Amino acid sequence: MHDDDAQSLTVGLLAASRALVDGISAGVRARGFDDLRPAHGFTFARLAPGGATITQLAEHLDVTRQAAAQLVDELTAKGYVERRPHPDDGRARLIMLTEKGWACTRAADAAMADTVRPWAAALGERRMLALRDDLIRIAPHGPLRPTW
Amino acid sequence: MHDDDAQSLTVGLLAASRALVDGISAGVRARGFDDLRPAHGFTFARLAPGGATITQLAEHLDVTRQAAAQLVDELTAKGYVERRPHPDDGRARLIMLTEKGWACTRAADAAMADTVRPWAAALGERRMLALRDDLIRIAPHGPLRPTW
DNA sequence: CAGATTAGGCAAGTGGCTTGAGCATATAGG
DNA sequence: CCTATATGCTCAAGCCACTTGCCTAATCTG
Repeated sequence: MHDDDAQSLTVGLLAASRALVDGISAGVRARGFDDLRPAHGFTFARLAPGGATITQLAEHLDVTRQAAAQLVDELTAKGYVERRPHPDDGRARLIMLTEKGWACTRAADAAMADTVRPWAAALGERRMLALRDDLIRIAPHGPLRPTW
Repeated sequence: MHDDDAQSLTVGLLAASRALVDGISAGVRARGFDDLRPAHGFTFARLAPGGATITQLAEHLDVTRQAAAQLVDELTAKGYVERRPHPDDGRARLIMLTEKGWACTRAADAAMADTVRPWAAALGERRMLALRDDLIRIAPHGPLRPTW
């Protein structure tokens, strides 16, 4: 692995990553959810399993609680999430996806599949699965966050 | 390629991309260039071949000319680039890297190699080169820009 | 040489984030 | 118990990278 290889790998990885984000973003917008930014996707990903508190969301996104609260305010106003009283802790609130939030999540999954499909066609099934396995092998398994 | 595969590919790609950016950023900082953000790296990449005008830089980064000018102001103040009169066009200015800018570019290349090295060790030379080739195959070949 | 176009700069406004302070609820110690 | 500390969240103000809107200077077009 020479330096030139490292550079071309970097270029390929960043370009592919950006293409993926752009594709998902465009696909979600095309499906009628045109008031969202990519960062919201990471929020949905954290909320989907069963909701989360503001603090948990802030840790996941690596922003302050105030920033997370503001994001939830916006998503609440747009009807994607709702604040509920937390069942175990009177101080906390549990943020959960609304039906509209779930619909958007499904749209994102579909957009993801649409974006990846031409890649599978170009590389073939075998190499595509190898690509997925290798990426997962080298990537850290932490929370998924915006790149920068 | 099922939907689940597309999702895991997305997760791997975004996580790897972020790990790469973080690694490069940390490596550049560790080498003494601690007043730069990842976005500046994309600027350097465009300027390295032989300089560029504000307008060309703005197009490359996909921001307004004012934003590009502001970025150049900052990099000029920090000593990484300099504005020269454009040889062919009296209106334009050619932005070029200073020696410090070149030193930073070399540091970024080294940081890139450092970040990628453990991946090559984990996957082996063969799969690593295949990964690079596949990524370049599926990624668009346009200008390299921040992901979002 | 007059009009349109292009390169760049100046000024003000915006959005997403931060830091700082404060209130309500929960947990721990005497 | 009851006080002291920690935790979850919110309100308010400020910051910074970026935007839109307008301007001047230089170049191209007919």
